[in-house]
Amino acid sequence: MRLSHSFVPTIKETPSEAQIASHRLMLRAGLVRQTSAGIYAWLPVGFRVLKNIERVVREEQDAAGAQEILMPTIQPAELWRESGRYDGYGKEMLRIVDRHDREMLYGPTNEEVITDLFRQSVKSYRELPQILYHIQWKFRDEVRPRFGVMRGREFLMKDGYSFDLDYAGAVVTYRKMMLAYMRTFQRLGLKAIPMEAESGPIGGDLSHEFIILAPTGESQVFYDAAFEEIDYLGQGADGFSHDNVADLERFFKLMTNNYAATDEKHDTAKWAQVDEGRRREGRGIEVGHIFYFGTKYSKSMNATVAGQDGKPVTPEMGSYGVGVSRLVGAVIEASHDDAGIIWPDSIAPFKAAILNLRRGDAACDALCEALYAKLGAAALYDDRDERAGAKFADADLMGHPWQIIVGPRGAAAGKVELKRRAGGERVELSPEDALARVGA
RNA sequence: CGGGGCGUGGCGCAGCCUGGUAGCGCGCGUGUUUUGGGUACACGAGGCCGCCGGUUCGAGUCCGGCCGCCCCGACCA
Repeated sequence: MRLSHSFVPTIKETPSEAQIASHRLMLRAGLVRQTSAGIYAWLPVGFRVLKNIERVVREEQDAAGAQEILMPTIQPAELWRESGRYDGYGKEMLRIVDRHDREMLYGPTNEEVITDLFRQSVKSYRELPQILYHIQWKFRDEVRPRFGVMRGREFLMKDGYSFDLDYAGAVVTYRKMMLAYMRTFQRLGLKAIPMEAESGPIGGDLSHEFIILAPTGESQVFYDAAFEEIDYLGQGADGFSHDNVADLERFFKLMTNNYAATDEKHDTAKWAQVDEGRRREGRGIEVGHIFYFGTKYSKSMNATVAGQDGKPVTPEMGSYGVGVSRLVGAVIEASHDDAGIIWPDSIAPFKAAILNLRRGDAACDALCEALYAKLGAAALYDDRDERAGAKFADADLMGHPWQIIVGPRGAAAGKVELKRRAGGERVELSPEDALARVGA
C-alpha cells in the first residue's frame, strides 16, 4: 500500500474521548473511527488487523476440528421464547419489529439459532460430536460502552457451539476448545491465563474465562508462573494434541491445578501455598469465555438424536466465545509504548514500512520502488511528501514490526537502515539483507 | 440505570461568571525555505458556537426543554 494514496488518517493529538491507550492509539493510528457510542467503522489498516486476528482464530478452530458456518445477525424472537430467554435477557438485547409486526432481534449470541439448526438436521448419535462456529458481528446494547472497541455495543465475536452424546464426550470437547484458545492467544503474542468463572446468563456449570495480561488491564490477577512457561504450540512429548484424550487431560490439569484468580476471587490461603518464586501478579483483560452447559438448550428446545438403542438422547452442549474485535484493543494494551503500537508479527497490518526520506531523489525513489516491488502487499510504502520526522513518528505510531529507512546518504552507498519496532534495534545493511531479515 | 463532566472550524482548547461584529495552537491549501526523528516564514480556506424554544434592542454567553459524547459504579467477548 502506498501511503500517499491511502485512507490512513493519523492524528497527532489525542481525541478527548479516548481515555485508555488502545483507544487513543487506534484513533491516532487511523485504525477506526467512531460512528456512535460503542459502534465503530474499521478503516483500511484497522480492518487488516481485524482480519489477521480472525485468520489466526479460524486456523486454530479448524485445527481443533470445529467447522465454520455463518448464522444470521437477525433472529426471530420465537426461538428465544422457546429457550425461555426472551424476557430474561433484558434491555441489552436490541429488539426489532419487521414490516409484518413480527418480533425480531439483533443477535447478542447464537445458542438458540444453532440449537434450532442442529435439531432440524442431526438425527443420530452417529453424527456426534459436532463443533460448529462462526465469526460474526454481535450487538449487545450495553448500558455503558467504553474503552473504544474493547467494549463496544457492536462487536465481532467468534462463537462456537458443541454437541456431544454424553458428559464424558462434552468434557473432551471442552478441553479441546480450551487448548485451541491457549494456542490462539500464544500465536497472537499474548500471555493468557484461564480462570474458573461464573457461567453468567448463558447458564451451565463448567466455565472458564481467559484473561490476557496487559499492564492497563481492568482487573488484578494472581497466577502461577507455570502459565508463562507452557508452550501450547509445542510439538512432541511436551506438546498437546487435540486428538489425544490423554494429552487433553494432561493439558487440562495443568490449566486447572496451577493457581490463577482475579482479585475478586483471590484466595490468600491458597496463594500462600504457591512457591514464592512462582507467584506472579499483573493486570488482565478478559478476551474469551467458554462454557459447558449440558442440556440447557437442547432440552428446552427439544433437540434430540436417536441413541444406540433407538431411543432419543438429549445432547450435551457447550459454547465457546472469543472477542475478535476486542482482541485488537487488547493486543495494543499488551503491546505499546509512548510512541505507539507495537504489533506482534502474526497480526501486524504490514510486515514492514518503507520510509522514503527524500522523495524526488532518484536514488531514494528507485531503491524504495525496488523494495516495494519485492514486498508488495506486506509493505506500507511511505511515499508521502512529508518530512522525515513525520514519517518516523507515523511508522512508530502504526507499529509495523520493521521499518526500512531509505535516505539519500544510504541510497548512494546502496544501503538501507533497518529498524525493529520492538526494542528499537537499528542496523545499516544492504537492501537484500534487509529483505531477508524482514522475511521476504 | 444511579452519580459526575463536556458539546465553540478536521483535532486540542480559550471565550460564558459580568450579553455588544468568534479567538488561539495544531492540522489543511498555495508559495518560499528546509530536509536523516513531527522545519521556518508569508498568505489563505474553513464555524447557523449540538438542536429547539424563551428573555432581550441584541444571545456562543442568561433561562427552559431535548439530543449527543465521555468518566465512575452495577453488567458483559
